[in-house]
Amino acid sequence: MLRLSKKADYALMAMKHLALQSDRGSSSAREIAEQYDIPIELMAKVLQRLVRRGLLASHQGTHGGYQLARLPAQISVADVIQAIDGPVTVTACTTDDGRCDQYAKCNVRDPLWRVRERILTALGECTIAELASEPPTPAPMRAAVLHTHL
Amino acid sequence: MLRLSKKADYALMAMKHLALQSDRGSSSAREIAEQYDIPIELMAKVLQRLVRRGLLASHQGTHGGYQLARLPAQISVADVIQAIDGPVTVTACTTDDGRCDQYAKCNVRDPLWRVRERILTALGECTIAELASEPPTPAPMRAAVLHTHL
DNA sequence: TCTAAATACGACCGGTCTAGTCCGATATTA
DNA sequence: TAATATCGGACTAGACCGGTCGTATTTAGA
Repeated sequence: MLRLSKKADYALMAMKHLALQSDRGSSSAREIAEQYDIPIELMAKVLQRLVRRGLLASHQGTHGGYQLARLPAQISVADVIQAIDGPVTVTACTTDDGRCDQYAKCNVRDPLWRVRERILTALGECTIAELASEPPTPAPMRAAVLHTHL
Repeated sequence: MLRLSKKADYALMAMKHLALQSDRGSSSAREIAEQYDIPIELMAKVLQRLVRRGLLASHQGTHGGYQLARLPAQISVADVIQAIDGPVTVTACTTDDGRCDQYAKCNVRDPLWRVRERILTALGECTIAELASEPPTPAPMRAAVLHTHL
C-alpha cells in the first residue's frame, strides 16, 4: 500500500529533531527516543544505520550522540527513506540489476517505472530543512481528515 | 519500501490488457492469466475485486469475461491501486479517521501528509489509456538500468 | 583506574501481512 | 444437462516487520 516502514518514520522524526537541535550540539539516542515514545533500542538501530549511510555523524562514549552529517537543506526525505528501507522500488521486478524473471511478458514495467521516478522526485525535493521549518504540529489536527478515495 | 503489491501489479496488467482488447469484446480471467503467467485463481480474485470497485464490468456464464467499466482515459493508476491495495497511506498513522494513537508527539505527520498527496497526484495523473498507448515493452530493456541511489 | 553512559552490531522472536491454493456456489450458453 | 464462466470465502506456507536482548567497544569524568 505504498507505505513506508516505521523505522523510516522514526528516522525522519529523528532527523528533524536533530535539525532543530543542531545548534545545541548532539543528541543521544535515548534523548530522542524518550521524546517521541520510540523504543530506545530500535531508535538506536535506526540512528546507527543513518550513520553508516553517511547521513549522520556519531560520537561515542559518555556524552556521545548524533549530529547531522550535512546541512538540513542538503538531506532529502528520499535520502533518509532509502537509507533505512533500501532503494524505492514500486514493483517487485525492479531490482538493481533489472532482472525480471517471470516478468518477460509484463506490459506495465516501463510506465510503472516512470511512476517510480515521479515519486522519487517528489521525495527528493522535500528536504529535512523543510521539515524543520514547519510548526511542530501543535494539536492532532482531526479536522483535516480527507476522503482518500480520490 | 513504497512497493505496491503483486495483486496491484496484476490488476494493472489486466487493465491494460483489457484496454487494448476493448474493441474485441471481453476477456476471461483464464485468458489474461495465461498470457501473463499469472496464477488463474489469483487473477480471478483480482478481477473480481475490480468489478466490485466499479472499475470493471463482468459477464458470467460461458463466453463470459471482463470489460472496462469506463473509458481507459477515465481510469487512473491510482484508482486501480486503491481498489486492490486499499487507500494509499504513506504513514501507518494516517488511517481514515485520522487517529494517531501514540503519535501525539509525532513531528513529521503534516509534511509526510503532503508527500502522500504528491504521490497520489502522480498516480492519479497516469491513466490506463496512457499505459495502453505505450509500445508493449518489446525486449527487456537491460540497458536502461539506472543508479537507484539518487 | 574504575565506572557509567553512550554507540555498535548481530541474533532472535512473535505477530502480521502477502501470495497463492482450494473448495463450493451461481450464472449463462450451447 | 454439461461446460465454462464469474463469485466469494476459508485456508496455508512463507516473508517481512517491529521490537527485544545480549554483548562488545568507546569515551568522559570522578
